Amino acid sequence: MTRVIMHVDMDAFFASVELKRRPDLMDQPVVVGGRGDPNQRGVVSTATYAARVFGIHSGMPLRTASRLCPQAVFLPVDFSAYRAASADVFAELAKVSPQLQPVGLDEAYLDISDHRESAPVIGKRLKKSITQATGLVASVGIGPNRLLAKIASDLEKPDGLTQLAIADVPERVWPLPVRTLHGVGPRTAERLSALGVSTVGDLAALSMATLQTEFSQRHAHALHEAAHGRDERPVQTQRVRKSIGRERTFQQDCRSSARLAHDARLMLDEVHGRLLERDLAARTVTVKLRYRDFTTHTRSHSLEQASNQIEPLAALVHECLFAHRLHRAVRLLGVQLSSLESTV
DNA sequence: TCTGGGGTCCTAGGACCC
DNA sequence: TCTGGGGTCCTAGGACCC
Repeated sequence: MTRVIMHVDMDAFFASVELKRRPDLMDQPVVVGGRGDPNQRGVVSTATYAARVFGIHSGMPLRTASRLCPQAVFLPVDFSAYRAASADVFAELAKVSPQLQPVGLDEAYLDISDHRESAPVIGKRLKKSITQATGLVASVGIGPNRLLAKIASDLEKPDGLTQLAIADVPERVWPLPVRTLHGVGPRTAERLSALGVSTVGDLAALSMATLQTEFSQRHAHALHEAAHGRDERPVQTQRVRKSIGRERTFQQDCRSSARLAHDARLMLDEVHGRLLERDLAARTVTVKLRYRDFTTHTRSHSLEQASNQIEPLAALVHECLFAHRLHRAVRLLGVQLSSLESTV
């Protein structure tokens, strides 16, 4: 009945892949993000531990990172290299268990409840095999559910191997900031702060009644459960893709509707290519515009039936785009296809 | 002169049907 | 002259994750 879940998280994944082909940069602060130019718009995807010492972290604007550490080496994101390395990592994971849920390129959950060996033994061997196969280092967390396995993998990063049981929650989880919990982002953290909550323990001490004054029933329940280390979500082996999209931030905010229409068509061509590759058709088109003040606007329209023909989709993109009020400079343009159906 | 690009899930309100 | 109540689908927008 009790599950054994393992969370495997590659340490500084993108940056570590880069260091393999640039060993001369070992021990230097290296930042991977955007086009690798801190003078252009872009954010940090991954920084090496040598760069994190300066306060650089994922999601930070490249400009800010460069200000914190002017001597850092900036490299562009190279997804094809990371995808190749990721495939090698997942080959090792698949040898441990088919009960495998990938999360992006560099993380996965494994359900090893049925394994006879102890979880730490399996974890230790897996870490070794990943390093032998790829030259990269992983941290492993073990717990009775995904929530605690994930928290565990983070506790002793890098190169960690950590196990958490429900009984460890008061001592090892409650002191952590509430942001540690999967699902608590900046907005929720802010609202919790207004209730006097800064740690997971503070959250655990709140009654459901108090939580429900601030959050929906469902959200309040999820927060309450998480604070007590409880989580029933299964390891999901197969997930169905719900949408395909492409979006891009302009280097300089765009004021030309002709340019928007042109770029939207190019994006659709690309997204349409991926739609065909996957034998899918789409019924809903969304055009996304972001302005300087960060408001996002989307408009979507539905086709009667899912289509994989580009012209009907292009007509909708055009219609959506000009349903927006295009009087302000646009920072980001995106085209997304959803309500997907298989065509085979 | 902050804040990428790929996604997922949830909620609220209106439309529509029985 | 009033207008129930439940279910489902659609759209817009928010929050979150890696």
